Amino acid sequence: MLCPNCYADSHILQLAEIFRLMGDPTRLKILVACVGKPRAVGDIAAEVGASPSLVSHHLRLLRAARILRKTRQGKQAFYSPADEHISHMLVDMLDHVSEAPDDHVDAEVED
Amino acid sequence: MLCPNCYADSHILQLAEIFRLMGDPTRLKILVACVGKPRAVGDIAAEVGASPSLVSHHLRLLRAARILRKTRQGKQAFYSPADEHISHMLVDMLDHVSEAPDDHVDAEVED
DNA sequence: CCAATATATGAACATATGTTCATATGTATG
DNA sequence: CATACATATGAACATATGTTCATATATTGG
Repeated sequence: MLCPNCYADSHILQLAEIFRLMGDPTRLKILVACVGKPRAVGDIAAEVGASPSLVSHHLRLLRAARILRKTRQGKQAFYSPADEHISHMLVDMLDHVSEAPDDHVDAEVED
Repeated sequence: MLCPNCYADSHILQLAEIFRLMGDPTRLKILVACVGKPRAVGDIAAEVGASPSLVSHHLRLLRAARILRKTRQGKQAFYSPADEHISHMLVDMLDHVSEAPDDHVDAEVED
């Protein structure tokens, strides 16, 4: 912790933007698909079950936020994590929800 | 990592929901305000500069997702992290964006 | 250059989401 | 009980957002 209870507003906004991008199921699937080895757009589309067009739209957003980076090889564009810290966090959180007792599917909360 | 490249769809959805909730600036500020010690609704509202009504709406969502938990003391309702793992991650990510070179405010990305 | 493949982009649209305002509920104290 | 304070809830609304479809832009090979 750098400065307890005193985070700059701009940092909160930056972080919220990152979370917002990861907060869409399709986009999160795309992200997860890119963790590990660089993936081509078409392959990602097939893996997550979305159109290449949609995947490309989302990849653009993830790239603009510097969450993914792009490298071209021939006709294909490969995407991979631009930030190891974020991808580590992602895997960590994924393990977290995987281990957690998956009650509370959407439940109400009593007092 | 539990099962490399093989995360259940439901887990991705769960995680996306968590990220979605943290992806709103107001809600993220509320969350951050609750990390550390339990906070009353009115105090949170004052700290993040939002109406008590709005804060209450957001708290309800964060509580439904089991990100925050509620305890009453007299007239006031205190909210605190329900999940240490999430709050640790939050602080960690906050440090991450605080340390990072804050170029790319919103920039376009060249090829 | 032309065709074929892979990706990207823009407009349009339906839906979701954050916020506000008015009002209700709860809780202590006189 | 009545008043005051703290929080919660519901409806309404403006705006943002994910998706689709059509089309454009690479890039390679003939």
